Amino acid sequence: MKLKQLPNNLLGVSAINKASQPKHDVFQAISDPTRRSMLKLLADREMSIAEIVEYFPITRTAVNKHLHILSEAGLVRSRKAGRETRYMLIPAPLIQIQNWLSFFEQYWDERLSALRRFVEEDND
Amino acid sequence: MKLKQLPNNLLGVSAINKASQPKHDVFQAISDPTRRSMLKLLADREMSIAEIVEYFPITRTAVNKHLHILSEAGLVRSRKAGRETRYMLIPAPLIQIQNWLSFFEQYWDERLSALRRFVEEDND
DNA sequence: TTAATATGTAAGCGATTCCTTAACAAGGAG
DNA sequence: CTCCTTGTTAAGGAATCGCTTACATATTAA
Repeated sequence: MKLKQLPNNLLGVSAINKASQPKHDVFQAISDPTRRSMLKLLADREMSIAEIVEYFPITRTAVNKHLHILSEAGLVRSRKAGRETRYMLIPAPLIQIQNWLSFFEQYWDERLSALRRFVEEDND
Repeated sequence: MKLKQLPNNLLGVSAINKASQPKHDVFQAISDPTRRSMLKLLADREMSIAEIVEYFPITRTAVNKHLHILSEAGLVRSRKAGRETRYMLIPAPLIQIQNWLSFFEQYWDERLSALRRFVEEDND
């Protein structure tokens, strides 16, 4: 991954930096349907583990581990609030997926990409 | 522990009915970096297994299995040509990823889209 | 303080993943 | 024909995954 001398604190998110290699990356994190559902859940509002558990047929421990994996991927951040730990969505790392996908956009529809190239040439 | 009887599609958890589905979906297929590289390889042209093997430090058998997984996810199609089996990219299923990502776009703010302009490409 | 609530972690279990070697089938070149 | 290449499958090993129960810790309520 090449980065153009990006001001480090543009987002306050250092999870994008690959220098530190967490065991779980974003692609792995979203490969599990339960974790994908959790991300959608947390999109609305931050939630405690006890709240999240209500939405899934698994134990609190399992939910905890899923959140830990999401956290390693930088997709979630935790915050202690009394005896609760509340989790919130951090969508930033999803850009890695988006970016990877963008490579293939030109192959989705040959005619469409031909049109796009034509328009872009027109803009230049 | 009580479970809220949640409507099946509220969270997009319809992936729970696994009984009839192929074993590997698109999210799982692209969770492996080797498979992501293979897809990029095949974007240029169709290739035989023997050709693909040259690009990875794994055996023919391992490459074969990766391609089988990609095929189950619909991302690749095979074609017999003499004693070779040539594989070509089918990018269409990647739309499923794109669709899932689009849900989160509303949560990307200004600074995030600024970041996207700085990020160039993953070295997958 | 005592009890109830909320979370974290260790240990373990069965399934899956990624890879290997070995064996086998079949097309193409000599 | 024989030899070489190409692909597939079987069997298995090491590691990881997803989940559980059991236990430990920390905060709040009564």
